[in-house]
Amino acid sequence: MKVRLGFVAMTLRLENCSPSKTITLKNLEKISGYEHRIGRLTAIAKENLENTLRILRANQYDRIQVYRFTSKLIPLCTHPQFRTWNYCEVLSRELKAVGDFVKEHKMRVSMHPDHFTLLNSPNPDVLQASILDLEYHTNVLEAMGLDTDTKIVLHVGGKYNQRVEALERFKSQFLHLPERIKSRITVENDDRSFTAAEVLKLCKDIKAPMVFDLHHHQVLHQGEDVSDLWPEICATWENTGLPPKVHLSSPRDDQNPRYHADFIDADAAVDFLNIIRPFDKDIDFMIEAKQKDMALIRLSQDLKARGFTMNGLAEFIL
DNA sequence: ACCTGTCAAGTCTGG
DNA sequence: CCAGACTTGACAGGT
Repeated sequence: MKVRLGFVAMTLRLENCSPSKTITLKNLEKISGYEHRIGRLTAIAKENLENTLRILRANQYDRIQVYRFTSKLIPLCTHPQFRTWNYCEVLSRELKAVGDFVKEHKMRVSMHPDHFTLLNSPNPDVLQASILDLEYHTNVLEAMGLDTDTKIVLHVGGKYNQRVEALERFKSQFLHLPERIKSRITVENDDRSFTAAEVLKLCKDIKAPMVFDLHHHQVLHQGEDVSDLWPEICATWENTGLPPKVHLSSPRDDQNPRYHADFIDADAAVDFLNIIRPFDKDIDFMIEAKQKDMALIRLSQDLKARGFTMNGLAEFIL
């Protein structure tokens, strides 16, 4: 089985290469005239897309196949004030360049909306904003020319004091989404509301692939063994032709177990790999650490030092 | 060059 | 009912 390592959004291997540059509304308002404001936003988005392409090129050089785009590629585009901005058209060349590179090098990319995108909110305004945000993510991926293999990772959302109802509401609100959004969504277990076992059941019901977050599972669970969950998690990916995705991070310390550490605890990663090894399924290991791709490189070295067979910096064969 | 308060967006807890 | 925590990255203004 193959284990491919990937990382999220920002690189520390390149200088001045933020793909998430933004501008606050307050500062944008200092620019007079709608057209000038849109011009500024467009310039920032172009810079973000150029830097994203630089990151992908560096990844290609290092043979890192797995990467998550930042959600901040196009600043403020879902703000009510800029609802009519046709960013995909204005940025079509830049978006397509990114998508073409991804396809040319057979990379697997994804997106993960921020924590205020809550498909299960009982508040219609929050739901509406969440749908608009999902639409934005979908628009961008479509403009890149990436098909529904390029997934959008979501959490279930809040508990709202009624966890069962909150789960049900996710289901019904999910089912009402347009197909082009629905077909991209994968759901991840979180560390305060919904366990891996609950998300697994949800994913089976709505026929969406499940992203397994190992650290979240360690923080929030009801004693389920990973080895019991794993085959069923893999089954949710069966029709996609994609390797199941696992999120990997380590707690900063005992006081802040939910806070992401700078690097990945290789022993925890190895324990997990040993548990899933008998099932012999390829996975994508998405590293969520403060030190971003530097954490990937360190984990890679640590795995190599523990005797795992390496095929390039970011691929291991078990 | 470095430090600090602020930022569009939500939820949850504790007072 | 409201303030603060949670948590994340980056801007922008100040030194």
